[in-house]
Amino acid sequence: MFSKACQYGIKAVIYIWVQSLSGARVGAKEIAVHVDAPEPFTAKILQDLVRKKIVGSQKGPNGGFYVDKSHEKFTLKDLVSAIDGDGLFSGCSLGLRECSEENPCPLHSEIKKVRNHVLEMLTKKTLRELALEVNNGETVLSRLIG
Amino acid sequence: MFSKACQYGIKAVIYIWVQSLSGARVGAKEIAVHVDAPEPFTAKILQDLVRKKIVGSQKGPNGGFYVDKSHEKFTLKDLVSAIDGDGLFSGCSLGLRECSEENPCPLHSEIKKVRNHVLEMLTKKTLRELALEVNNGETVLSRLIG
DNA sequence: CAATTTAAGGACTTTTTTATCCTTTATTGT
DNA sequence: ACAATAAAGGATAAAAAAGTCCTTAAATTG
Ligand code: FES
Ligand code: FES
Repeated sequence: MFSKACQYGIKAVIYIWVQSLSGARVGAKEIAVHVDAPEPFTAKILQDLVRKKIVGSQKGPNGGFYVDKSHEKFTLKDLVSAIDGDGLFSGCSLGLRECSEENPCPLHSEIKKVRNHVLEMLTKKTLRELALEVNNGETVLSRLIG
Repeated sequence: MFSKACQYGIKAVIYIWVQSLSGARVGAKEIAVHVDAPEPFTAKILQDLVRKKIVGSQKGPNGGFYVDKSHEKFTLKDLVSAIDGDGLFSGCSLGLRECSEENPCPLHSEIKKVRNHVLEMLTKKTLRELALEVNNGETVLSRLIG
């Protein structure tokens, strides 16, 4: 469903949110440890997310990645399409040239419903809200570190 | 959602079903043309599906791939997990060691519903039933060939 | 300003997925 | 038995995804 890059990206951004709730910036290394992901790969993904304004970054001592008010509106949908593109939400699931209502593929009518469901799930909560749940202990980002 | 191999596989098997409805065996080349997929790759996928008993095959003149009564029970779920494995239905969508109700990842509760939805969609119709819809002209396997 | 810290950037390697090609084996019809 | 046909199998190639490493640039602190 999601690429590895996307899985790491989701966990990393939620972790950044968790830390930013208490005003802390976090470095790539710390993030990688806490979301159980390879550090250099995670750094690459974050680099990209900074360019796409999903998170902010600051170089130098006490720098790191962070989020603030300006990032509050983003949902998983924004994050997923930033990393994996929107192939999950658009195009034919069987690879036909285009998804078409007039000439549907055998999966079309059912896939359409699933896609709406996926879209709904990815937009119903902001990344910040997901971080609050991690903060509460309702959900976790890794099985290694609480 | 589905790998290329799986997309080709789904279309190929439905095409085999369509042809088998009128008693015809079909060769890999014909299949590849009608589902708009690379021929040697499609042949490899079918080879695998024969080993896994999702379709039958016959060598020699007038041979090819076919399905019969013994294949009638198979659904997309069987086909998809034969090709892509069941990563789509099991395991944690964020890559945590295991999907767990007690220590859920941030997506767990929503993903679970989506997964049930996907599973339902993949099991509600048999491959044969999907082929009947193609036969009717309700759905298509390619944009190139009616 | 110098030293240190941390992200950014680019080149590179490895693994997986996608795709092709060629040889062998089984089957059929003559 | 023989030629023709079509799948099976194995080896290889190309492309994409995943992952690493090293150098550069920016910011901070003293
Ligand atoms: S035509 Fe295939 S998903 Fe719409
Ligand atoms: S724990 Fe991640 S999907 Fe269940």
